[in-house]
Amino acid sequence: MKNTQNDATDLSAQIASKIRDSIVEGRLIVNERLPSEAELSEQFSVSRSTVREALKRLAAQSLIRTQRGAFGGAFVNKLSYQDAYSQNITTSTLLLSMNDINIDVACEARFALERSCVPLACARRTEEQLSVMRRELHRQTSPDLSDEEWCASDVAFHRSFVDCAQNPVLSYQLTGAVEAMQPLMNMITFTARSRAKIISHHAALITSLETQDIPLAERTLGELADYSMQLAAKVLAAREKK
Amino acid sequence: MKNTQNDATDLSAQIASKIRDSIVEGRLIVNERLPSEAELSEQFSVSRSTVREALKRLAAQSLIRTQRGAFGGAFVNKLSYQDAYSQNITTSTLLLSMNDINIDVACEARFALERSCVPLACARRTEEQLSVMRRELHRQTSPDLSDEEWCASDVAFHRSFVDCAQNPVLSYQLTGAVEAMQPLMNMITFTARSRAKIISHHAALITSLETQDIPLAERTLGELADYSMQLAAKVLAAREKK
DNA sequence: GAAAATTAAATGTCAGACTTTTAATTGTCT
DNA sequence: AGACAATTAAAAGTCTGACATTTAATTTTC
Repeated sequence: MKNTQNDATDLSAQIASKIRDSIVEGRLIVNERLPSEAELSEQFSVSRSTVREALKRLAAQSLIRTQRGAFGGAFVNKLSYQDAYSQNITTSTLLLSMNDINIDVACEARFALERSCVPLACARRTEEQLSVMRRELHRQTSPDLSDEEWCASDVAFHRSFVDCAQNPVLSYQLTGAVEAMQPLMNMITFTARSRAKIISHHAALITSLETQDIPLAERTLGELADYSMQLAAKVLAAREKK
Repeated sequence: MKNTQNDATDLSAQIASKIRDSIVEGRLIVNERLPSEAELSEQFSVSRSTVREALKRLAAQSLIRTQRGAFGGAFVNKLSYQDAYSQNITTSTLLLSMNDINIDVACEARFALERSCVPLACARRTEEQLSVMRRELHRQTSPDLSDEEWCASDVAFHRSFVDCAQNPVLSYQLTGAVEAMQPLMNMITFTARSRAKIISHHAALITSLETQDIPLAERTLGELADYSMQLAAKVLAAREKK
């Protein structure tokens, strides 16, 4: 594998790139200590500030962590699920908000992806996860919920659904899809009527998990997708008029 | 929404965090120019080097880009699919390689996710995408392919499969799952026999797209998942013995 | 032997100078 | 007037050297 970036970019980017490759390709392993900033600046024949900028770049990607003090330094970081989650969410959110994504495309993707959890979720769902879903469902029945709170509860509900599959890699890959939809959905005003409809779908989803009814779960997700797109279309049409 | 990080971290991280929030929450919009480094250092009452370290952090996440020269500066970057792709791949790859993920868990997730593309892919596949898949299939029949080349071709094949769904958001979310598997699969030695078996599955997958046969595609993906896990289990068992 | 003081090695921060790049402006020639 | 060249100013990129802060090991003291 070649270096990711090696062109006419600035020195700190080049150095970050070299170190990054060392980590990705395994020449530097988890918890290994990098040379000190002073040593690195000698190795690469640049000033300490340039090295520091390179290290900050890597820190921003959670590739390294730094410790101050004697015997401190920069260490190759073990990327935790938590770190990976939040990076995935940031990237997905920005991708959707900045590229004027058709909301139908986003909905289609989201529910297609959630559908991939159905067989595993039906087989493995635990009582704990079901109770989270029931709790969120109950919260959603409260009429004095703001649109934003409603959307947050919706996200929590679907995250728990995804977690039912008991596959952390699957959960990780789906976080972006589920969470990044929230800002898009926040733009929609949910009437009491539309909330009731979604709640009934959510209830059906819980039932399908309880009874391990795969076809019901898949059908319900499809209906939720269709209904979400309908709502979004209405909002867009109304905005068009104005 | 609160600041992502505001604790006892260093100044450059705090400043990066503040600017990041401004971007994510839309107070700074795409292509808007940030104040110059000198101005920022005054605003935040820190030195220019500290500001620079903060900006490098944001640049590492593709949140900003910088231009030198008069009328240059730091600009809010429009996150392209390409940037999002490569970040997703880096993160997913490291997550899998650093967390001693059970290979079965990774395979399960990958094929569950690919399964989510099946209905859309069958409905929308273009001749162009099919021909990419046929080309990779043909390459895979070449017996003098190294294991690494074989895996690379496998990834290209599956990427093209995912792209058949014609949904860029779906493709983006799946890149990580498909690409990050490559290093894991690289550890497996593929015999001529096992390659032949996989090739026949790939051929079936192409056929299912050509004939828009959803059940066949889903069944084939399931078989591929099972067979991948079998191969991985054999490798692990052999390594155990040694 | 335990607590306190010291020390050394790191990162974190700062100030200031110099270099390079780049686009706008100004000047000059035809 | 218009095209081309020289100038200029603003900004990021780089370097140097100093000082502050943190932290763990070491040494000293009681």
